[in-house]
Amino acid sequence: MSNLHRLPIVGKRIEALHGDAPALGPTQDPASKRVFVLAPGVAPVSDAEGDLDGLLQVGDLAREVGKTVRAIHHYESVGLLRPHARSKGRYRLYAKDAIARVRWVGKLHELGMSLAQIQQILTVWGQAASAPEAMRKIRAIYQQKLEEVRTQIARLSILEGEVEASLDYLTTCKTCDPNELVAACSACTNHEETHAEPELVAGIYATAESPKP
Amino acid sequence: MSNLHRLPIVGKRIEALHGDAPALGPTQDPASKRVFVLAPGVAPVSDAEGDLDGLLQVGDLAREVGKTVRAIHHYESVGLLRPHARSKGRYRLYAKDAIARVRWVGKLHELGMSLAQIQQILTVWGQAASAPEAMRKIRAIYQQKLEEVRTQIARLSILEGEVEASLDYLTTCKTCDPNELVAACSACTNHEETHAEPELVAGIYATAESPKP
DNA sequence: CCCAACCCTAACGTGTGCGTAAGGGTATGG
DNA sequence: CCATACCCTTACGCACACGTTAGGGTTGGG
Repeated sequence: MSNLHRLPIVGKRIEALHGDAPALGPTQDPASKRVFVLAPGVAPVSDAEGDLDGLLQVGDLAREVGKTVRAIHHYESVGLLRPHARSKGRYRLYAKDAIARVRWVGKLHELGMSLAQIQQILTVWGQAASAPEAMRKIRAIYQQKLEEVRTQIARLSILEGEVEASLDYLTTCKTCDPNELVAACSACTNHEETHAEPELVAGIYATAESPKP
Repeated sequence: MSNLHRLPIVGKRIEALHGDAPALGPTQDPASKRVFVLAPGVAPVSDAEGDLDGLLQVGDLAREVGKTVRAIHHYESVGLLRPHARSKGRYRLYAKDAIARVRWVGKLHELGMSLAQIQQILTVWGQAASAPEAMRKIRAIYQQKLEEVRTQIARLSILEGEVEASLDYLTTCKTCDPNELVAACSACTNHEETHAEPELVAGIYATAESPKP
């Protein structure tokens, strides 16, 4: 569904990778304002993905990984990615492994790393004297990330439990007098005493209001 | 606001300290900006924190909840909190329920809500016509947050698995020739074929380096 | 009275990850 | 030649949650 245009390649020849999944659904992003329109009258049905020469323009790459062109540019600007070549008109041309790179960035970002931190990994990688050494360092980073993500999951699980407890606690309110005012909540005695008031509930009616009209 | 679904990975907080050190007089520690000292000379035994009628100064509150004074001020500026009184010299004085309020804010923030969103809850609460109605709305909000946090946990769990798989995959590198260069990794055949190369590994050696000196 | 340790109100600064113009080429079908 | 639909670089803007001066009062013990 990408453009079928052939792009002149000016730079050095880049190793073209082949053998990837051929038919990728266009996967239009509905939440995005980005418009993925086909050229009018063009319906690239059988010509699934193989861009000529196997290189991708930045827009193709962006679509492939679900990012915006701006994001790709940004990644490049912080040293996370570089086009393998440029067209005669200075269009960025990416090999397919750029897809893996961007996805990799995305995952690490989801793991809570900043782009700068992710870039550090590449630096570590590039400066390592040997492959085993590089991998040791990468492993160390990943090991730490693993612990962090586990900690985070634990934290969220606790919060999950607290939200559940609060919802449970608040079910009692369904039986409350419909004319009762919120001001009375802080002195409410309708809740079971078996459960203490959750912090996610108690904090609501502290003596500090909001509206300042 | 494209990532409302995203929850903060990690929350930093300041360790809440309690001054229980012996009376050393006013500490002038140049290494620490924040000085946690009890009133010099006197260590009140039973009257642990009753500054004025059981009210807390902003610094006391901050220490109690592990936030900075600036953060407390900020919360006030966005309508999340208000002092119950002011001293003659316009010092903010908080009742103890302010502690619950701030903790409540902290938890909701950890759940991925912005301060503005949290403030919305207070607005909803304050504008509700009756207590049961207010609680219904709160429950709806919490219900949604519960789903979001569960989604987030699921996402992180997947990532956790991927990191684990990557670490597992990279163990093979320990047996790699110590003189092997990183450039050879992309063509490495030492790894078991039973597991495909994890994306968290593959992305590292795409053809886009970093150092641009 | 003095001083240290607090507190006050602005108000500007910071780090992150892009969004959004602005102004202008490039590539290709018709 | 023209109309699209891409692409380029540069650069300012933004949302968030505070951090950080800056300049100056307040509190309370000694």
